[in-house]
Amino acid sequence: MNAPARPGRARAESASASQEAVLLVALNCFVEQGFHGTSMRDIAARAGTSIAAIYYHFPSKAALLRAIMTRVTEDLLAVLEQARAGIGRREDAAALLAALVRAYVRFHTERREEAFVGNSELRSLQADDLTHVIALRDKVSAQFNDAIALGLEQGVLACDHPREAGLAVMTMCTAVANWYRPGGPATPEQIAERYATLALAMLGAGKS
Amino acid sequence: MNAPARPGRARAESASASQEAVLLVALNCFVEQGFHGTSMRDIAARAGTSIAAIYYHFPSKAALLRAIMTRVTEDLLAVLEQARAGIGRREDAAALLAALVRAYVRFHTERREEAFVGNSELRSLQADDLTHVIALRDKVSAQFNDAIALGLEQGVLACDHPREAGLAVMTMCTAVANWYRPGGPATPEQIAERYATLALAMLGAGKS
DNA sequence: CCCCTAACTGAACGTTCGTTCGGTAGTATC
DNA sequence: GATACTACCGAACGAACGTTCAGTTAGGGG
Repeated sequence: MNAPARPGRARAESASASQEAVLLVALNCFVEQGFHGTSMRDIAARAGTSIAAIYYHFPSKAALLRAIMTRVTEDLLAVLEQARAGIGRREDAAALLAALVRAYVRFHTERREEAFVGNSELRSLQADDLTHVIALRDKVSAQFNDAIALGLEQGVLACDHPREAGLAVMTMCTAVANWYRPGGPATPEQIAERYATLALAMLGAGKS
Repeated sequence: MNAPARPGRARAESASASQEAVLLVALNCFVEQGFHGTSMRDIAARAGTSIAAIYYHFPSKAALLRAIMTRVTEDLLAVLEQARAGIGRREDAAALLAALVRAYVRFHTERREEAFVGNSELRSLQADDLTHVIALRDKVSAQFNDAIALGLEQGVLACDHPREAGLAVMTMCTAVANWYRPGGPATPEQIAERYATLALAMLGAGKS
């Protein structure tokens, strides 16, 4: 019928080196020119293969974007859940929020290209892919908003208008992927630490 | 020779109603589908005119983007310079920074579609247009960074790593254009005020 | 040695793209 | 009432687009 091992579908369990290479080139193209500004010919040329070779591994151009976006969003959520799990029961919600910010910022520096595409190409996703990614992103937001709500309950955070504060924290951290460049004046760890401090200051940690 | 009054060129001094209508439709299309995801046929269809009618007013698709982006960036800079001019000599750099944040956030709510395109379609600009817009954006950044530097000098602001703090303030305010929707739970004025408070808290206003 | 399959290739398919062109209705000017 | 100019229109142009397809190569069983 169709391709024997359905190579385009088998993403979770087996991703061949060729598939990863194509995905990496596609990512670079999407970062530089955007999804709609990138042609399959661009990707094939930069990958040093033919257009048909890409179609052997992926069923469509949209599938390239889906693979990139679902992976980066799933990984981001996993990183945040790991950060939350790493917080002991002794520590308060301010420590939790700082850990979330640190993990989030580190992710956006270490995987800035994927994160950048993940944030800028939402509107290029097909409807069903978008639904999935949005659901994941909602869980990401919930991590931050829950931590803030908990901190207000505990009295370790203090801010009027937690909605705006949460948005401010998340968006300023997301934007790190827009300006960060490897080899810049600060390391990812330094930036993460500084952003955690900024976030805590903005949320009124250690005030009352 | 060419079109008599060079209508496509005359942007600053005279913009006809037709030109503005096309520009508005193009803006909506760019917001929803991106520059490369929008075709001239999309714009013509939504504007209720022909493709050729657009080409009568603008020399190319790129000119539509240029017109939108240069205008919004110039206006943003003007708004910030006005905000700075509105600060009396009695007031300190913290008040200046708060005024900048308020003006910047208000701009990004009231003109969120233009601001959104202005931030997301930089890479779709032609090289020479990009140079112009980047120069304007540098002046915008300088407004914030100068205010922060002045505040540190005066001792009314206190933060280690002003570079990251400045980036954090600007990016969180820029992102307002991504999530704000008219008719949301808070008015532009409220959001602007809250963001000014958040920025001052992040920059350690009134600490030492 | 033959066959099967994975992993491609080159050439095309039909469609859509940005752009151009010849023509025209309406209005103002002389 | 001829001329000029503005503001368009429908139809077409060549190029580029995403995608497909028949064919080919390399390598491992049987």
